[in-house]
Amino acid sequence: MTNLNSPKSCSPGRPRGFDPDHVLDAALPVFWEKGYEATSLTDLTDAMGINRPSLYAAFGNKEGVFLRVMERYGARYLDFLEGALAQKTAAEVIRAMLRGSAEAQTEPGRPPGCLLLSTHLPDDETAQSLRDALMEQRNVAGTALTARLKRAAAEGDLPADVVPETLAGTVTALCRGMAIDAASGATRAQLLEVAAFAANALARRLTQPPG
Amino acid sequence: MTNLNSPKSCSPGRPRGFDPDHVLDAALPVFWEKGYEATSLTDLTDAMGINRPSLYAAFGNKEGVFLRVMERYGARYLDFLEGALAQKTAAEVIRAMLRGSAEAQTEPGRPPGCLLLSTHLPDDETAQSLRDALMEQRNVAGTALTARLKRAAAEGDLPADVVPETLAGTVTALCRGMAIDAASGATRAQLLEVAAFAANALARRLTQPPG
DNA sequence: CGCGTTTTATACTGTACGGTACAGATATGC
DNA sequence: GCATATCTGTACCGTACAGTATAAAACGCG
Repeated sequence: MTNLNSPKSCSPGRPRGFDPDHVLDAALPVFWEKGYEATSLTDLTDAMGINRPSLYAAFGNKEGVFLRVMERYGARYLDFLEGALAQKTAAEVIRAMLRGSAEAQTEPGRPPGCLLLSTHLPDDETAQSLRDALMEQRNVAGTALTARLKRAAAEGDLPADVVPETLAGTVTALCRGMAIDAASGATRAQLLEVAAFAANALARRLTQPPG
Repeated sequence: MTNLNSPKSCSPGRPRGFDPDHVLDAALPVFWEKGYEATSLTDLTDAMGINRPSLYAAFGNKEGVFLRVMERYGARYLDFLEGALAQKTAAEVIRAMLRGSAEAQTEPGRPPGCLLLSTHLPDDETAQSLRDALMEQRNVAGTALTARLKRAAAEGDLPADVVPETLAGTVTALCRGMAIDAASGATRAQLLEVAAFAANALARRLTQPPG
């Protein structure tokens, strides 16, 4: 531990033969397609091109790999969220979110659907922390959208009889439903039609007086 | 095979010590909670109160049990569909379907969510027939709703610029999204609020001229 | 009763799993 | 160049799984 002040020379010994981020990118589609439980360590090591002990040394265990993969997934494939929340009106936020969700779930060259939803965890007690982390990731979009809609309500951009939580829950439910449909084989065109129709209906609801 | 004409006396030998339908009802919540893959034969036999060879003799294998369980699930827990499709107007059909879905997915004393969605199948080739059966069951509601909405369009109950398939896709996406939320811990009250709001927004869309 | 037939119950087989021990390989620091 | 520390590869361990052989038990029928 004497060479910690040396920035370039890392720890002595044989250097790691792979880039952790790179092999995590290789593990991502495996989890995405098969889910957490159904993905075996052999599936992972085959896809990542590393050996089992290397995986354990670098990430601890399968759960550690998945947690890191989830981080990368959120950062890379749910980035449309940021742009959607930056729209000027609530109706435009919702339209961008539904459209972006439909596109993200049917991106060519990527597994259809959503990693966070295709993952079915064991009800084992040992997976509780994993379950918590997964739920937290799943709720990111909903809480962010709720906060954005509350801001819209404060700005007078939302009818008084529309509860931000309920509207956000409706939009996220649509996104999750579309994700399931995508994983079941729905085409991008079908999902975009649904997203546009739902955005249209919700936009009308937001621009009309309560009745 | 000589006693087939005798209606009362079934096959000779020791009679079966359990009622197949009854043990299937015991297996249903296990699959519902854990999903198909995560449910082991030991889980099933424990819940059903029968031995492993009895299970194989009666249902063939785990896949056979699940297929029978799916039938019972559709008949017993998705029965709100029939009533919803019988409503007089398209808006009422949609409202009843969303409401019934929210209620069915949060029925007290039953696992939350939807058996057909909490089931994540292995991508093995051997499960292809199971996958087909599952997709067919999943699509039952969507195809029935599409047909009902086409009838509504023919009756002038739907605006001309609303495509029945798209509207049905929106409703089923909402139902599936709510099912995921229910399985993740959403309360019945939350889901009913979302269902009512979405039904309200869609109803307005159906009663207004195209714009 | 006793025979044939079917269902039970226990124990087993082969396979795949998550995780690890151990030895060989490859780098740094003196 | 030599000791040391880390990583890689293979082979392995205990466990749990789906599915099955085998024998005992329970019934109808003669």
